[in-house]
Formats: sequence, structure tokens, C-alpha cells
Amino acid sequence: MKINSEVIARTALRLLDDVGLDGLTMRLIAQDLGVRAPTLYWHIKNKQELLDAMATLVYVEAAERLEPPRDGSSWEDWLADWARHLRQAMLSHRDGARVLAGTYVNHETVHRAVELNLRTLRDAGFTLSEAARGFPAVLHYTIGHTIEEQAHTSAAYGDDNPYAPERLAAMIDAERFPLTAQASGDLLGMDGDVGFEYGLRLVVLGLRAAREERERG
Amino acid sequence: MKINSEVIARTALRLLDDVGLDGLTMRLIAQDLGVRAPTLYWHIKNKQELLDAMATLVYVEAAERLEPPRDGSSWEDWLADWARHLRQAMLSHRDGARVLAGTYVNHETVHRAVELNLRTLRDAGFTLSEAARGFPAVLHYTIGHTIEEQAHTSAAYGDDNPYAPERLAAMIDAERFPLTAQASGDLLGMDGDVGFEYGLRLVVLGLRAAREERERG
DNA sequence: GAATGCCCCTAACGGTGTTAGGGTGTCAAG
DNA sequence: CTTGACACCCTAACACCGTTAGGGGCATTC
Repeated sequence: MKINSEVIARTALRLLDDVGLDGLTMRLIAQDLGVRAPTLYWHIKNKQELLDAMATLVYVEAAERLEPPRDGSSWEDWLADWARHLRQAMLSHRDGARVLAGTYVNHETVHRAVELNLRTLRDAGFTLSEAARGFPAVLHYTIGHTIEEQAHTSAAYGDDNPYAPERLAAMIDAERFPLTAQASGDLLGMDGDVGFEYGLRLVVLGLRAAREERERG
Repeated sequence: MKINSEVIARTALRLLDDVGLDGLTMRLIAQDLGVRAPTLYWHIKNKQELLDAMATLVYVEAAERLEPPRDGSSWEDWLADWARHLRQAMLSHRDGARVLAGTYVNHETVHRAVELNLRTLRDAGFTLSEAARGFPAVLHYTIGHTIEEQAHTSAAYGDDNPYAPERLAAMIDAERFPLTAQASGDLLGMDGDVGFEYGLRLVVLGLRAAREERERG
């Protein structure tokens, strides 16, 4: 296959799943493409630019399946679905959240997604300003949650992951931290879909409450 | 000064502000301590463990100034203050959010903070389960927001930061993305305290709304 | 047929985290 | 007082990293 910057990024993204972010080297990517490392620099400026391109791909993966809300579907469901798509895109690649976090993606598909967010919220009765300040909160929550979740389940620690639930639960001193011990089930279950959905609901409820508060004056 | 793992972490955290996470090398830290790099390995297992220790210090920095809510202060204010403390701790070090993100900190001060969160929310009328699922959402939002903010203002790009607000605003096609263009001020102003406070308020409002929804049955 | 420019190569540079193995000083036990 | 153990630091070196310099083949264009 002909090599260009996008092919490199796609290859890197595929290799990422095998070796993780720390194991992703230029030499490895080049080898997979049947080429030597310096060749990559003909197509891309440096590794940071490659990481940006990878982040863009992940982001686009989430944004491109985004459609205007169908009739009858609420803005709450639509917004939550957008967050779920983004989360799924990150989860579908090892260290996906770390790759995405802190990369301001600039791509047409993403602009479209932003525009769609604004329009959907405004059509639902939000002011444009509320929409513009509100939906990034959903985004930031989603990124924050997923980066933590992916870190806890990371394979970086090998077999003896110090964040294994049973290990953490055993560490809590029930005398000094009774509520923590009592709620350890809920606390440790925060990773995964259930925990994500709970927080996501909170943010969406917050959006609705903020609008109602304004409407009441 | 006598060298031990905590002194190493403090030194590393101080150097971090000068050189950034990518510039933080074992040799540099050792030099600052008047010692050679391999010596560090007598005190710590590897660099990852050092980064964990640094993250713990930042986290503790935010948690140790945490006190039970004074009489007359609402749970909303208390919870928001806790988020602000955490954010300030991250912002007070270059790349602080990146260091903290994805490091499950295990330290007494943090356990105390968790317990205090649970107690405060429960005393305010939340069920323990609501508290245990709710406050991580605040935490995740805070981390997500701060990591993005710090990435955008990062010096990693040198003088030609592609995320400079005026550069981004100019990039938007007002014909195809009218709402985005119109709201660009609000969108780009999401970084900084104003944007953070807006989202933080949303999450807190969401918590309240979730409780009220339960109470109504 | 010459020249241009794309695309890949080899070689190498300066740096990284980390390990191996050896020294020196302190301090307790015999 | 001697001996040994142990804490703590060292030098040397390994394997690997991102990246640059410079050169060569090969197609397309004048």
C-alpha cells in the first residue's frame, strides 16, 4: 500500500492495541509498513504530529456516525449518545483516552459534530451560549472518566496490578473510614459502563436544571 | 539533604515546572540532588513509581487543606471548593494534570478526603450510594477539564501554538458552521476559570437534581 | 537526454531508562 | 580491635529511542 500520513496513523493506531502507547516506536511502525524509520519523516514532521493524527482518527471515528436527532428522540438521549460514542471510540483502542486527551483535534467531521451539538441544544430551548458552554462539560467529563478507567485497567503494571479491586478494598481501614469501607462496592464499581452512565446522567440533569433556573429568572 | 523517595519526588515536581514532563529525566533529577542517575534506583523502583509518587504529592496538596464544612456553608459550596482545590493543585505544576491523570493515588490524606466527601454528602441528604457514585463525577469532570486546558496552553508547541484562540477562530467556516462561528467566543473561552466554573456548576446542579428526582420517587 | 523531485535507504548523533558490579563509609557483633 | 554486614553512591555500559544528514534509484517532465 502507498504510504502517506494517514496510512501511517492508521497503522500506528492498529499497533497501539498490541504494544500500548509506551511501546509504540517509530521503528516499529516503520517495520509494519515494510520500511525503515527515517522514511516516516518524509511523510510526517515528527512523532507529536503523528500522535495528533491518531487522535484525530479516533475522534472522527466517534463523530462520523453522528446524525441529527431523529424526531421523537430527546436532546438528553442525543447528547448522552454522543458522549457514549466518544467513550466507545476511546475504549476501542488501548490507551485511547491518553492519546486523545489534550489534543485539540481540527477536522471537518469534528466541526460538524460541534455544530450539530450546538444546533441540537439550541433547538431544544437552550441559548446558544448555554449550549456552547454546556456541551464541553459533557466532553470533559467523558474524557476524565475514560482516562481514569483505562488507566486502572491498564496492562502497564503487568500481572500485579495494584489497582485490582480486591486489593484496594482490603486496604481500607474500616475503623477510620467507615463510610468509605461501606461504600467500597459503589466506589470501585465506578469504572465501567455503570459508573460512566451515572455521572453522564448527572451532567445532563445539570444542563436541564441550569436551563430551568434561567427560565425561572 | 538526605535522599529518600519523597525527597526525590519533591525535587522532580519542582523541576517539572521548569522543563515539563517530557524534559524530566532521571539524570536531571539526579543532578539537582548532587548525585548520579543510577543512584536514584537505590531509592525507587523505576520512573513510573516516581511519577506515581509525584502524583500523590499533588493530590495530597489538594486534599490536606480540606476541612469539614463549616456550619452554614452548603454542600454545594463545599463540593465545589474541593474541586477547585484539586484543580489548583494541578494547575500549580506544569503538566500537573497529565501527571495526575490515571494515577490511582493511595495515601492516607486522600482516603480522608474520600471519607469527608461521603460524609458531607450523606449529611446533606444524599444516600451513601448516591454520594459514592456522585462525587467521582465531579472529580472526573475536574480532571478532564484541567487536562484539556493545560494541554492547550502547553509550551510544547513552542512559539507557534496551533491552538492559539485567534488562530482557531479564523479557521472556522462561518458558512457551513454558523452556530460554531457565532459561539466561538464562548467555545474558546471554555479554558480558564470561567469555563471550569460553568461546568462545575452543571455537575453540582445535576447532583441536586438527581437527589430531588429520587425524593419525589 | 537532462533535470527535477519523490521516496526510500544507510549511518550516525545525542539522548533516554535501566542494570551490573564495584567501591567506601558506618555501625554492630564477636 | 577486628570483622562483617549493610546502606549508599559510583562508573561503565546496554539496548533502545527520536531525529538528522546525506546519498541513491526511479519516474515524470522539459
